[in-house]
Amino acid sequence: MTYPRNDPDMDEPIQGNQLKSIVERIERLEEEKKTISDDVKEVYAEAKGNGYDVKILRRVIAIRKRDANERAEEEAILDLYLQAVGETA
Amino acid sequence: MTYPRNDPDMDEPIQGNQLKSIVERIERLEEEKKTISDDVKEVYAEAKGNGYDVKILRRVIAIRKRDANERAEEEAILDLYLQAVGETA
Amino acid sequence: MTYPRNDPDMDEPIQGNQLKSIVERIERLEEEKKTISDDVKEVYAEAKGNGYDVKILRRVIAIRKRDANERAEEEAILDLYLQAVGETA
Amino acid sequence: MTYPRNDPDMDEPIQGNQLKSIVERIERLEEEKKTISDDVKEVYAEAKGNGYDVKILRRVIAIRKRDANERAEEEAILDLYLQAVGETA
DNA sequence: GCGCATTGATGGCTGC
DNA sequence: GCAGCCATCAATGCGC
Repeated sequence: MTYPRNDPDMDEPIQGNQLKSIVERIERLEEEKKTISDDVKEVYAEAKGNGYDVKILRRVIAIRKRDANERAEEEAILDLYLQAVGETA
Repeated sequence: MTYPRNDPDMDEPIQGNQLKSIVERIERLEEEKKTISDDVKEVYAEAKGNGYDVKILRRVIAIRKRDANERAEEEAILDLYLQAVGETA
Repeated sequence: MTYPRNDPDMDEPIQGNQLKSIVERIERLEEEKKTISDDVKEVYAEAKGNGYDVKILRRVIAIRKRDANERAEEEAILDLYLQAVGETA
Repeated sequence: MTYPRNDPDMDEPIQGNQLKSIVERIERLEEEKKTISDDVKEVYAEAKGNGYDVKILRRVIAIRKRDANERAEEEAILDLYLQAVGETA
């Protein structure tokens, strides 16, 4: 295992604080993610309550996302081909 | 946020709008989730840049999360026991 | 951890043999997979030697695979919709 | 299996066939890989049906693989040392 | 040595 | 309510 800024003269507490800060930032972000995931579930549940077929709804979302990804993919391929023929993308 | 109940007599276009609203809300939330996920990656990348071992860092996060879950679990069991013996939790 | 056929009267060596057999079958299959993976790498290397752009080649393969998956996906969705409107698929 | 060298003067359609051949060979190999992967899943499923803990089973496989790699690694180092002291490996 | 691509693991959702 | 399935996410390995 390696340690950051392996400098004997360095103030030690700062390293500890830095690590602590990193961990806390990540944990905070993960909490936010969870909150949003829960919101998504809520929306689906509500939709279900309004008579929508959740399974199909999920498919709709997935398809729209896939289409968006495809567009991005096509752009990437185009760039690749342009590079391959010596054009600047 | 409130929503109209699922009324078969309702004007159909409105339902269309409702569906559209649902899809857009979900997609919006998913985008937010992605933004946060990217933020998390950034923090890890930054930590790596500061010499931290990302793999181990992830373990730290995972362990703390597991411990938190376990504590919650223990609390729940404790509450159960307290209720079982007629105590108010 | 649970154990299979937790029967005290059972012949013990058979359990050991069964587990051994499982592990060996998996390891044998994994070896086969590795062989084939190496073959794939060889083909890419050869293609590269013939002047093909491997990165683009990989994209081609990926796109063809994606398209195949999409066709399957569309079939699945069609089935869903048919079911949703009460048709037998 | 042998292949014609990449000759710029070569008839172009043949190159097209060459590309096609490459793609088909790769796709064929990928299919084989998938077949074997499915076989592996089957074995795990069967093991599960016999009461084995799949998660642990996977660990067993992983550990044995790691150990095998380590042994190979040690052999390689040994060979290096033997060569370094003028011994034939 | 880094980034990418594949592969494996985990957790959530659906159907029985 | 649980098992199987699927989708997401992390980890390993490969190539540049």
